[in-house]
Amino acid sequence: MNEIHLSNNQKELIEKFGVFLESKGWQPAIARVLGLLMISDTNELTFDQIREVLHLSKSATSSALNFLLNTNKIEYITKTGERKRYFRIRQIMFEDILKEEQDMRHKFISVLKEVHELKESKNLNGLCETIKDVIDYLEFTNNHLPKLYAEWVSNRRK
Amino acid sequence: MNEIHLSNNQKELIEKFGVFLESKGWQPAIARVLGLLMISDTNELTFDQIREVLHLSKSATSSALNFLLNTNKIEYITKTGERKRYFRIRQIMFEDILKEEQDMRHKFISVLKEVHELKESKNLNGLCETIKDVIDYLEFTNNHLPKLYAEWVSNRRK
DNA sequence: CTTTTGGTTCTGCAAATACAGAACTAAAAG
DNA sequence: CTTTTAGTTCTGTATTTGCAGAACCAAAAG
Repeated sequence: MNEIHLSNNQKELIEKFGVFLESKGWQPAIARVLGLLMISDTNELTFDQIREVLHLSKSATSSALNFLLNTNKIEYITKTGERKRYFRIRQIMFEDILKEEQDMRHKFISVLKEVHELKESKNLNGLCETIKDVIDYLEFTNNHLPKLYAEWVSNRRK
Repeated sequence: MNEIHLSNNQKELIEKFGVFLESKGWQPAIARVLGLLMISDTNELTFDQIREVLHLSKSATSSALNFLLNTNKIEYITKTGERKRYFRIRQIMFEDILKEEQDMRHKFISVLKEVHELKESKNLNGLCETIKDVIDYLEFTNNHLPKLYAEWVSNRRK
């Protein structure tokens, strides 16, 4: 069956990463699978390898992998003559996570704008001004982040 | 009893804001209370006013308010000769929310650093390089955000 | 001293979550 | 045709969450 082995360091790190993702609303098992694929020495792991090291049921493994596939966090490769799939992290996953943060800020901005509009139409000051500032600041940073990214790209590879 | 009244617009907006906060991991009732304090025409609301418009139980209202007080999202004022408290949004709340995002990124960075360290020590390339880049980028933006904030402050009040 | 006000705290429960286990399936191997 | 492989799907359930309800309490009013 070709089981893989994890050091204690690796196990702890997978849990730590898992807890972090849980705090962001992820399901425990899904978080562990993603963590495993990130931390394991072997980049590509099979269904059963994942199931065994993480002590998950087949159903949990299956739905975790499908969730991660559907949300573009992982992908799989196959090998000629083998039916099983080898799952691995999609490199772009990290960019996706940052993009999700950006989306979150956009949603925040859009609710705040609605609140501001409603309050402004009633000439309610105080909070209204604060909200306006927050919107302003969020939009300002959101507009500057792409530039910052470009700057980083051009500076990194010396 | 002095009940307050909300327009349909306001009710919907409170729910919308509530759903947004739920997606960030907040409990429904707590999210509604914060939304109410932000959206209501009256800035300061009493325990019973909040309880009544939101159709919450006393216990839910109590624990929501205490949570929001403990996490510095709201504060209360009192009026001479009255025992009851008037709750309101803390203006700084918004800055806090942004700060919490920053903290989240820091936590992300610190786990990624551990992962990177472990992988680097084993000369595992591929993912390792990607992780290094993500760490780099996150730190880069985190370092530039304060400058961006300063820039925004100096530009806003013409 | 009794009642009212403005809450707090404790207990219980309905609903949602997150997973295990077993039955199932489709393709390939024997 | 039977068995094995590589999963998927369905059902059940332990655990957690999020709140209601009732009992409780301290300060003020009557």
